[in-house]
Amino acid sequence: MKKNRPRTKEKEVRIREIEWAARKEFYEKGFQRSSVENIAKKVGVSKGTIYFHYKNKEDLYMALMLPMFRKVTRLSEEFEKRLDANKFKNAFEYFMEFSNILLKAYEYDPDGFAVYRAFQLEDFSSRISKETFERLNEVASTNYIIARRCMRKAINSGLLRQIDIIKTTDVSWGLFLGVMQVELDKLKWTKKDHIKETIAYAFTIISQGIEN
Amino acid sequence: MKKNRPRTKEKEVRIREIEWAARKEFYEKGFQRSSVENIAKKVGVSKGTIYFHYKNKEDLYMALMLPMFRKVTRLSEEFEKRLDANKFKNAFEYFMEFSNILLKAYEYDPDGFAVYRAFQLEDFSSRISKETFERLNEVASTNYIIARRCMRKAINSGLLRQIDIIKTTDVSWGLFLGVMQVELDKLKWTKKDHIKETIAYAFTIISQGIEN
Amino acid sequence: MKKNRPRTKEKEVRIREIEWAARKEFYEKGFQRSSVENIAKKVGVSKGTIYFHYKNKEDLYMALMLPMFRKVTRLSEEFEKRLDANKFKNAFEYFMEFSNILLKAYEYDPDGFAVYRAFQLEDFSSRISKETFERLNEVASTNYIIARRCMRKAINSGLLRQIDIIKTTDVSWGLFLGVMQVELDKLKWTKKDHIKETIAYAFTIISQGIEN
Amino acid sequence: MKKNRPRTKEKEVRIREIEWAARKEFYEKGFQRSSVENIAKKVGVSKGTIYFHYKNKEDLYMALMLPMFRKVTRLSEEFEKRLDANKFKNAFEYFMEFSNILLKAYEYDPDGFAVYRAFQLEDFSSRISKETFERLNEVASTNYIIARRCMRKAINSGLLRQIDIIKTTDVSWGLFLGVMQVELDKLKWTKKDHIKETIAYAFTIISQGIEN
DNA sequence: TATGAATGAGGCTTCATTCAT
DNA sequence: GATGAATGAAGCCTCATTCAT
Repeated sequence: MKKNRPRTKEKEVRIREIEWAARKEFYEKGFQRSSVENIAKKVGVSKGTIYFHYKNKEDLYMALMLPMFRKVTRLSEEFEKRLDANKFKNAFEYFMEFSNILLKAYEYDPDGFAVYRAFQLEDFSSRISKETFERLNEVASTNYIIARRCMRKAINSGLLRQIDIIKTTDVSWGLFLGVMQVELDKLKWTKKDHIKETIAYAFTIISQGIEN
Repeated sequence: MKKNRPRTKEKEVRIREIEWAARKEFYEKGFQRSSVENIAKKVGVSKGTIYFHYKNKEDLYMALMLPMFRKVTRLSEEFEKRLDANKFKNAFEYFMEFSNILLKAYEYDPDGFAVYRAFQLEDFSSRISKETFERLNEVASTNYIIARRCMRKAINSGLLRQIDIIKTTDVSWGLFLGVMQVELDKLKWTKKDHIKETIAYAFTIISQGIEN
Repeated sequence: MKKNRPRTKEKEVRIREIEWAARKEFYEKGFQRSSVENIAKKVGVSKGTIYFHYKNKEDLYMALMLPMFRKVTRLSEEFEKRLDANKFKNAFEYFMEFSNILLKAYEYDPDGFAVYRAFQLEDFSSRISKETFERLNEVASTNYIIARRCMRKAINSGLLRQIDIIKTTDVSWGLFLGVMQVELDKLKWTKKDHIKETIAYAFTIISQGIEN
Repeated sequence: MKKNRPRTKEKEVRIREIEWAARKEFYEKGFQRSSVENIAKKVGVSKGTIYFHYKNKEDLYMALMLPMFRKVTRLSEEFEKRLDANKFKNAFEYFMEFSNILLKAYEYDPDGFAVYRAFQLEDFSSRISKETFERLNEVASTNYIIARRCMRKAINSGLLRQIDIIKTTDVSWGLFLGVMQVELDKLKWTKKDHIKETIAYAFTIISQGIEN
């Protein structure tokens, strides 16, 4: 009855292929509009194969973002160590390094980052299950917590002046995401990548504003 | 079965009703997950009626964003007039007023704004027609152009120091969108609205950074 | 884009058509193995049409059985009235009339009856939702209650001897269902319909056993 | 990842394990909703192993019912011997012993019995192959034939009065299955098992009816 | 013997859109 | 102008079965 034979590959290889394709798809279209069918086609496997490796569409989606988040966590921890070791001479260095965390995470996995941005726009009434939503938010908030803790230390050590930690963290994070958003939008039209320099520029201004 | 409400309302009233309902729906769920069916139900008309007034779903979607964009255009023009009349004493005033444009547009039509953010995610190659997309982008870019022109004037008049106009406009816009995003995200979880104050804080820092 | 125009019919007509086809399908295959696709094909409409008229597969399934159950309820009520009016002379008449309730319900809607038998074999872990399951069981138990009440009255009036009401009701109901099952099975192979006579025979024996 | 249990068990042990698991699964969910995957998981082997030992899902399914059917055959043969040896004094004893055959078969393998009831629902034109179906029916009809033969002997020997053999066999079988069904249904809701006593009660009535 | 990755057909359901009335 | 029945293309997901290893 069945004629088409399975074309087996090593699990890890297959998974890499799938995630590569999924990244493209989710990045281009966001969660809702992406289809498992399309992803499967991109990889050149059947839909069933996707469901063999991932519980469902959400599961795959999550798998794409987590590594990037964990990268941010790792980089943040390094950042904190250098901060503790008084490696930063002034606000400028502090913010440049801080923006570097995000920039490196972006370079480490640009599509994962994009997928995350898409995720942010999904809302509660989304078909994304609450658990999935909260699982990711939990990881995200870990990074948030580290960022705030670092800023507190920087203030205590006199590196930064007395600023509102919560607001400033929000602004830093928002600045990064927003500028990224704007530059990625432009990238689509102009094909010119100004991401790194614009981010650097943005944080230069911020640091000057805060040193002031 | 038959609802005993007048079947023939003034066209405008009907249209207002539809757009009101559509706004709610699109805001809650985003474009993809919103259904014409639901919108029709909210208004209390049949789907056919929606299709009588709008060519299709995206046509309706577009109609929701344009007023907000036009509001930005109007506010930007006023801003430019005041700039021309030397109403701003320093960078701080300049940026606070600039952020006010977006903030007012947001207050004028928070849902329209939200709808716009959701729109950003949509894929160009998707079912949203190129024309539709470009129509919107045209209005958006008008606003962009005014923003840059103003900044040029502000530099020429010595209000701002010599800065990279393109980058700074991008950063301003990105800062606004990004902080907005972050605060709306937090709003979902904490139910506390810090949008205005965080935006104000963000632009204060920016202006200090640029005055510096 | 869309070329195939809807072929509208009166709602009731369409519903009758759908239920006719669904009855055949569910009767032949039971709930699990029946497909909405097949039902739609049998009617000659698209799957969407089915979902326009019914919330989902279960909803349609339920709609098929309820009329038959209600028929049983109506017939049982008539039966009770005749019992109250002392129309039955002996156990034999009592049981023949009782079996007639079910037989008439079967003749009124043979497929509905068959569908019910199939339903009985579905179990808790079925994809049938608990609500659906309980909604039907509620209707079913109404009939059960009437049956027991009648038997109590018949004993009190001396029509039947002192028997265990619960057990005897169970046995009557079981006898009917079981014999029906056996005869329907045979019908499939032999194409000969002995249902009525075998049921009559069965209840004759029962009544003799109870008169004894 | 690798479970450290022996991979090469005696074939019989392996088969016993598989059938044990399959029985549980089929009993809980019926044929359609049971999955080979689940059965394999329950045993702790891979799906491939199942397919090594059984041609396909229905083959496995069949294998579960045969022992129970054979048990009925054995019990029926014993019954016939006792009948030949004039061990039964009256209709009552005859029917009680007859019902005992089925009851014992049920006790011998309640799940196998349940599986059989589920089997009855399956459609012949379905994926269950004709051979498979007929193989089972052959065994089943053997039992049917013995039952009829016994009844003929009982009539000839004066144990039972002149009754319609075919109908009475159908009724006996139907009574058993139907009451079983009803009691299993009630068991689901009340958790009280009245199967044996209700069956006994049912056949008592029948025997009284026939003695009469 | 055993594994498990892979297939592909099929199932339920949603929904933008059309069109006869 | 308005209705609502109908369409059909997608979309997510399941699962019996196969086969290279």
